[in-house]
Amino acid sequence: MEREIQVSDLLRQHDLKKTPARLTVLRLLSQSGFAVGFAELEQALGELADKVTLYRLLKSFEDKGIIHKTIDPEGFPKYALCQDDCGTHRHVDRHIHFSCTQCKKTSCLPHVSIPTVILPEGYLAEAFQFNISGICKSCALA
Amino acid sequence: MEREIQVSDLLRQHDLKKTPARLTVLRLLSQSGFAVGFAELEQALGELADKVTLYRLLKSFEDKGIIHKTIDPEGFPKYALCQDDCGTHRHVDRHIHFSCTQCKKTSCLPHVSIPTVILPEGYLAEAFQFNISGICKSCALA
DNA sequence: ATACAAATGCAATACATTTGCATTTGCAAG
DNA sequence: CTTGCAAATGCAAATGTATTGCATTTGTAT
Repeated sequence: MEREIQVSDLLRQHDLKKTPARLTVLRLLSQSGFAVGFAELEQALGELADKVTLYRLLKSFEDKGIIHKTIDPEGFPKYALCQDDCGTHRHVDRHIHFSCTQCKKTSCLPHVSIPTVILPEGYLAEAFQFNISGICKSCALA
Repeated sequence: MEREIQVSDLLRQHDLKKTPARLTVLRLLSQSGFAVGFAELEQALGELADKVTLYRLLKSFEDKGIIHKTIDPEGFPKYALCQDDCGTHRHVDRHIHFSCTQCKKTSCLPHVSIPTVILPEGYLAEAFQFNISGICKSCALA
């Protein structure tokens, strides 16, 4: 299966061991076109892994730059595979998230680049979180 | 003082009693002009009120439609006075916010305008939440 | 000045996330 | 195919944040 291979490679490329829990999470994330909530991931794991393990594996995926975390406008954390060159180095999201107020789905807008922001003197930027909410394409058509 | 009168009226109009804690919170929110974090409100209150009171007061303001709560992209709740056209809709900030990872304060970057973002076809934007986190001027100097 | 409901403070509770530590497991070297 | 060891996991406990119960205080209409 094509997807399975990709997911395994993803782990190997980042020196992470191939465990059932990790494979399940990555498969779900790669299949979903949207950012996935913690509860959904937990449910997908079922008895496969503890909640703490889920927290930890998500953390390590984040650190490695495999996934990124975003907070939707209602305060729920969502996780998504990093699209492009979210390098293993410093992990800064170079894209904007879009949260649909209707279907509550959060997606990444990979082709919308983050505009350059010039900070006032003395400020030191570490991370950017840009979020736009509104009506997504699917809901707009419905 | 003009602002003081407005704030008192706001309470009276909603059948809420005029207490020091409530006045302090409303004054801060009306002066701020943008969404304020919980920590900042707490600090502004000082010994004036308990943290629990702050939670409860914010909740009652929300219920009455005086303020609304939003979650910033880092997951922290922010509170802002409702505008006339605010209704039940999400608050639209026209600023970029800067969250200091050290002092936890969120400030507005008024001279940094929101860059134009071009959304893909079919997406309809309603609100923007742009946030940059890092070290603020005060903390950088300390 | 008084009375009563609203507002508050403190303690206890409820959840969500993180951390410590002992045990298990993936995987590579032999 | 075994073996060794660091990585990964599970469970318990600690942290952090938000909520609730209840006795006491306070605002305000009378």
